[in-house]
Amino acid sequence: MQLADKYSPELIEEKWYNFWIENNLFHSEPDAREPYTIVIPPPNVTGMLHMGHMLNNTLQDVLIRRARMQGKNACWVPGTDHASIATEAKVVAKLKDEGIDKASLTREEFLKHAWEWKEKHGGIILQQLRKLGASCDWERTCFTMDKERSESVLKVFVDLYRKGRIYRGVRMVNWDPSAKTALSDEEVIYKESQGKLYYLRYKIEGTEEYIVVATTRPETILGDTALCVNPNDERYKHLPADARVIVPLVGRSIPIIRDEYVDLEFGTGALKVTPAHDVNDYMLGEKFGLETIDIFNDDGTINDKVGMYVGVDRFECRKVIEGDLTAAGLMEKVEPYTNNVGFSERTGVAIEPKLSMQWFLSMEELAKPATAAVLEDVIKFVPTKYKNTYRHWMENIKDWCISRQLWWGHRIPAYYLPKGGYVVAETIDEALRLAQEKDASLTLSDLRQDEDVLDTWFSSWLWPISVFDGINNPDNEEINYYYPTNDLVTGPDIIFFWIARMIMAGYEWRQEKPFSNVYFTGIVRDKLGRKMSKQLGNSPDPLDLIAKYGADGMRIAMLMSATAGNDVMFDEALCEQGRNFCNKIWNAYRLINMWEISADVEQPAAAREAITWFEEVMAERIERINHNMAQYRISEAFTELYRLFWDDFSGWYLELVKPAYGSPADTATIEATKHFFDQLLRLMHPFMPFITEEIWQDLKPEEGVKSICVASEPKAERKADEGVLARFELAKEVVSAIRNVRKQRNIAQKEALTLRYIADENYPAEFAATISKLGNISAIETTTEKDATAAAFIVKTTQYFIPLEGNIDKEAELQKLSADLEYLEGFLASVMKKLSNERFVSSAPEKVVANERAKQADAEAKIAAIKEQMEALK
RNA sequence: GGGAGUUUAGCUCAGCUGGUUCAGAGCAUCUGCCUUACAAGCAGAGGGUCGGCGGUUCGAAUCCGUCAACUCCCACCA
Repeated sequence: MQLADKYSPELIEEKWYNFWIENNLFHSEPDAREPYTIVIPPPNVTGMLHMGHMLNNTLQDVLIRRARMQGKNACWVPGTDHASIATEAKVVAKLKDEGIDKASLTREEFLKHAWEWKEKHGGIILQQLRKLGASCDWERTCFTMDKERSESVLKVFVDLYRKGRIYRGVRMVNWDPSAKTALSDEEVIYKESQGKLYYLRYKIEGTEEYIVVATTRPETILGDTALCVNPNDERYKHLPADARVIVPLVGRSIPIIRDEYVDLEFGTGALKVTPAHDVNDYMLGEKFGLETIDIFNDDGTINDKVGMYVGVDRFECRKVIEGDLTAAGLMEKVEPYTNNVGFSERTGVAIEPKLSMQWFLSMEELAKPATAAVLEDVIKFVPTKYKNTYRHWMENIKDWCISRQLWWGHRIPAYYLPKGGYVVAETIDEALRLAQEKDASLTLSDLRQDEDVLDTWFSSWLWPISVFDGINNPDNEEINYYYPTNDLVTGPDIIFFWIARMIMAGYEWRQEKPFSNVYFTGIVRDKLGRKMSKQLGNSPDPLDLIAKYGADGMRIAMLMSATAGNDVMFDEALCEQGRNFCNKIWNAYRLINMWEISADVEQPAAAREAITWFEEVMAERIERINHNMAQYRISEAFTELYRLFWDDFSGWYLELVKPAYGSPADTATIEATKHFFDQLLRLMHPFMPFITEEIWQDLKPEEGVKSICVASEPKAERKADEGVLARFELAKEVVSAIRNVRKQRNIAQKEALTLRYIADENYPAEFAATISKLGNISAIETTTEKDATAAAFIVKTTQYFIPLEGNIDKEAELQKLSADLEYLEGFLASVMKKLSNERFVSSAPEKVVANERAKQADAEAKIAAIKEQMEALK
């Protein structure tokens, strides 16, 4: 093949992706091989690919491709999440743009719009993943609201209900006035907000006295049903037990209650109690049997219960009331105040604590086996620090509010009966049967299904099971084969939402863990350390980056700086580095591809040496890469590869085997080089699938294997020979030293030099041709004499000379030598200090002591050599 | 308020069991090279008292204590 001098990813990526798909290489069916399974963290069905997805899916693809090449039956199940709130919000917004108000639609009409939207925008994100090279088994694509998954959800709901774990009740919940639904505690994000602390005057009934109450939410006075002080508070001890106060503006008379809950230090020590709109007030209300007055409509405007400010939005009302209170002389003062306010994770609006009827799942029993699994490392967290976070949450787990007042989602399978009560069943027919057990006269039309849907996570938590239909058909071949899955790659931000709950579901319905390892990624930040976000506009479009640098370049950028659990400081320069690496590989292939081959040429010594050495390098590196991968040090494994290819293979090996310009290469060298190239491509393929496939297909090293995707991963067949590696290192040092000599004296590389050395055991004789070729040395000779007219250097203990016919600066040489001498003497002194310390010699391991002795010997030999050279110069 | 983590070169980070390779890598910088694979490259160079202090040890970037700065999670006093 004729190759362009630059690698152009855009020309080949689509071609190979289609090739992989056409050949069905990513599809998995149960067979006799060991399974290796990953389920994708399902992105929102209407979402777009962002940098977080790139990181996450690159890592998953590396793992799955590697497993595939290791001969495992690799199965990566893709899919999307219906994302109840987020999707519904998008649909509502889209309808609004079209002038349609959600409230004017029936449930069925709205769902029709929602499904249309889903068909149109859903799954775009999965298409985008293909650009990255994700080797998902697309035939298995699932959606949390498709038939099997929906049935699974209902089945699980009914099961839990029958087990008595699901109950319905009025509780204080987190209300999102924008989405008009309840949220779980995990969906509320607390942020520090600048607000005000208002001091309101509550007139004590029958006196002219006031009690001043500090509050951040004066609008809730409409719902005040008591005032609370601490019983130990001296300031209020004089008040009679049955004292009452008048709610400002409202005029309602409310009792003063006494409870130690009230903090004496805060504000004035007096607390207004609004049981309908504050969690703590709610508890006080329960305790003291207070009336609860819910003053808000579902959208956060004031309702007509009190008859004031009706229809005014809660924040607007706060301003108006502030003015009215001040005007009425009921405002003592206003102070700036910073407090924590909860916001909806999805819609971003301030959460309103609200009493409402919801469905809850009791978590205590579910949590037990799930907690143990992680603490006992049955499921391993990488990095382990998240075990703590997990344990803390699990041990303090609260019941899960699973109902949402939305339409997009799995509708709760509870059916209300005309005369009260309800039945829970997977289907309406089953519900009718149950209903008829209570009242035989009931018909279908008497049943009224609950209006609410289930929390999105109530379907996601089944994902590793439900994608193999293991809820509906618990003994099917697939679930038995693929479950438990192997690795889960996801962010720590959903450890409670998703990971913890999947583990619970796994033990509840499979009596087994859902996965063996959880690899936590970090957040992708910009180079200033800011979280990438739409609002900041600091998030590049990953598809643009892929277009610019290639998918492989992009993947490398993600891998370079991604260590488990650490945030990624993303910098476009990393993509550039990735692209450059691809280009390096490309050009290395161009080089060997353009060699002429001749069977008549004998193998040059340098090539033979290079091959001997590189075999050991491969053996050593493969082991290091495996070691790193086994510990999920994926970026380190990649760095090993990067350096192996760039430094060792391109920088040293290829330079050594490269035939002189115009001359052909011998067969043995070509064979060996192609073999190494093949091995390197296989090693790199999981990380950079496209370029490796492109070159591998051209190299065609293995007949009958369709793609590098399914070629076998190179194995380290034996331990590397440390001696060979060490001696080659010495040869490299000699070459570097020669290059330095040239550089210092401005001797061109073209000009061949002679090298002399005083033979000793540290001269790397087996790599003499290496030194000659890369140093451009015309002759290597031994000598016994110091040559004052030559440039001299020492590698380890061996003295080398490059005769320059007096073309040397004696003073400069002497200066350099004495600097070296000084350093070595200092070094020797530190070694001697250790060795003369009896406690070191007696308590340190023998190996360490032996090492120090070797250092001593080396240093002494070197010092002697330097002194000799200095003598010679003088 | 409770907990966890981080702090190593200008930047991003490795450093795994305390001891050759322990002070590293990549990027950036500087110097010299358009050397027939690659200037998206090659050959070199400089740069860090490992956040501070104290301790354990023959020996500490590494273990312990403490202080400081930053980050995150949990809790939610109106």
